[in-house]
Amino acid sequence: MKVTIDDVAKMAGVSKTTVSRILNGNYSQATEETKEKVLKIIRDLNYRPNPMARGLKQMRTNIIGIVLSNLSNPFWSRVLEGVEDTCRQSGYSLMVCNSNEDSEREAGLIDGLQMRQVDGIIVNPTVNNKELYTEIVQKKYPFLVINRRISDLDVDDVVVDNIQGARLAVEHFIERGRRKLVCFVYEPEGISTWQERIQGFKKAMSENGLVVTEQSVIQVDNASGRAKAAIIDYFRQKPDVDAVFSTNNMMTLEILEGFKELGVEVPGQVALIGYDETVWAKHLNPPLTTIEQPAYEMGRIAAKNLIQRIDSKTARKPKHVVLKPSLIVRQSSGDHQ
Amino acid sequence: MKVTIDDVAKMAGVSKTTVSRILNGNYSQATEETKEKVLKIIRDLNYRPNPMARGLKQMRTNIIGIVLSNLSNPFWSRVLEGVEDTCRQSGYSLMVCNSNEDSEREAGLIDGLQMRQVDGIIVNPTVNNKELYTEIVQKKYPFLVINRRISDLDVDDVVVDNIQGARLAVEHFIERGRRKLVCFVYEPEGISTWQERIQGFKKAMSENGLVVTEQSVIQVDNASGRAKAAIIDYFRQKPDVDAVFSTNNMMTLEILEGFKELGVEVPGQVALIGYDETVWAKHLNPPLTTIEQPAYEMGRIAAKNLIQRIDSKTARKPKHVVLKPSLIVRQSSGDHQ
DNA sequence: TTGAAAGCGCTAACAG
DNA sequence: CTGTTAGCGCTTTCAA
Repeated sequence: MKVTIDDVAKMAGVSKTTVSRILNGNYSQATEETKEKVLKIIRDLNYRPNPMARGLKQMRTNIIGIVLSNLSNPFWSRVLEGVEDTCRQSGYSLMVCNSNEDSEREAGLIDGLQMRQVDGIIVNPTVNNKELYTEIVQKKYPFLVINRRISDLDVDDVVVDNIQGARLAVEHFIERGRRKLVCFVYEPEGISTWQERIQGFKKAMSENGLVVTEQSVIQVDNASGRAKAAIIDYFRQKPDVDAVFSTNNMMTLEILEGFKELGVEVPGQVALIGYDETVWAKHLNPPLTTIEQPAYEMGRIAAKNLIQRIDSKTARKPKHVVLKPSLIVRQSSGDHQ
Repeated sequence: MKVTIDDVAKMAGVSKTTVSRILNGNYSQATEETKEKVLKIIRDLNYRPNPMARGLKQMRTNIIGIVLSNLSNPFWSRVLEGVEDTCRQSGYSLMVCNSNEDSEREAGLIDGLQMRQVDGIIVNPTVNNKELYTEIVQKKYPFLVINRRISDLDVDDVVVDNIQGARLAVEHFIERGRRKLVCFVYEPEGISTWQERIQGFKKAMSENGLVVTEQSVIQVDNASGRAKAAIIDYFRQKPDVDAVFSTNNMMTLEILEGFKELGVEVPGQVALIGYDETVWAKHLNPPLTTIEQPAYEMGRIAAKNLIQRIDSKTARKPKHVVLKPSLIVRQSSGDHQ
């Protein structure tokens, strides 16, 4: 049934060594004649080398594994597209796992991927498995972290400049004459993404002469409905706020829902900027000003750099890539003064 | 460095056969004593069987491959979540590919997956590779088709009842007093999903005493911006239409954009129902009435049934699953009469 | 320029 | 109840 290298060898009247060599492009040391002959038989028989046998021998699988924390956020879909494209073009297959932001599950998944001997692993880390990440890096397993940094760990990573993202929002608000800003964010819990957005927000506020208080940054549980409740709560207490910076696209939808329930007008009463550009942002009511992250690019570069590390046999220093976000201005952030 | 079954055997003073048996749960024929001993050593050495060696021997990989046609549509992200959950829980890894609706690429991907010896393949088919699908089914390779049917091919599939989906929309429009309906759809090109939505739309129209004309169903190119242009065009010619059924979630966003440009009021002037529920639907202006498809469920069942087929050594008839869509009523479809 | 042979790590007859 | 042996399909020294 299945055609093996032996079948080809027999049929061509050569040894499997020769077939193997030709298969792997070792043309240099082969007669044009035998080469053509073998190649033809391979075609005729539609012979495909068995990757497991090959892998067993070479100790490599040509598979890259990725552990994402949230498959349903369109930001990650886009990243995944970038990773998939690059892997496919480079001859790698992609194994996808979903940690769902659960660090135990993440550990299991990373473990499983290693056991499977995938050639490299990309992960959007929950950051609660530092020992594991460290161990992997130490044993020189090709490993790349995406979107979030691991503090005190020198590892390949690709992130977006979240401080800059927050600054873009703050400065835009100020340009539009807003002064009472508030930032909504999920519990940072050691996650660099959230921390940096908070940090950037505060820094940009200070630099522009606005005072930062306890009430400038509101942290909410990352669970459905919590952001909506929080914004309603906040508004009842501080009805004079005039600009909200939402640091996550799902959160933004909830905030909008809250505003509707409150009867608050956007941007008349309060301006709104959301993190992450999405297909729907421009169709919201009002069209949403957003901070766009180069998600596809992030995926592409992550895959590219990981593959480079896999290919480079010699040890090399981890590569750190920081991508720049940009501002997409629409109506939700108000008009020019 | 890497610890193999030989190391364990040596260390435990038994043969690798014994280790292998214990590893695979063949406890029945083993002394409690040796079993404990071997198990302990396995733990101590942190021994992990090499899946490639195992796969080479057993001719199976414990990998399932999936070929999607559009990673960035949230509908598919949700399906993927269902597939991933089920695979993980059943001990399979998931290999994800993106055909991007390109049938040549699809053929290459399916081919690659087979070559990789994945244990089964799920695909949202472009439907332009019938010979390939047929060949795969004939050679009894575990294969399951999702979302779209392949005509004249008896293969495992999981789809949603698109006729019913369209009917839900039409009947809802009629209840709300609308009579001049139009359906927007991408070029069907043999894709059952689109065909059935058109068919269901026409059928429900007729059954409710509405006449179906050439202008009742508008087909547009599946390229960015085409739907927006089409709706604007249509409206200028037939300004008396009072209900639009959009058969795709991206298309819906464009239609809304078109309406805005036209200054058409929804639902005042025209009612709108969109296919596929999304996170953003309820936040649109106005909140969108949608046809919801059980995407996660679809992924779950697809994976489950594929695994059943993989496990069942005996030939069995293909299983056809048809899931039911449901209507989520919001403001875009108008008020009760 | 080509081939023989050893083996990657594991499982499964078949013996004992 | 356990071990010996023979591969799974491929790559890779080492020899010719």
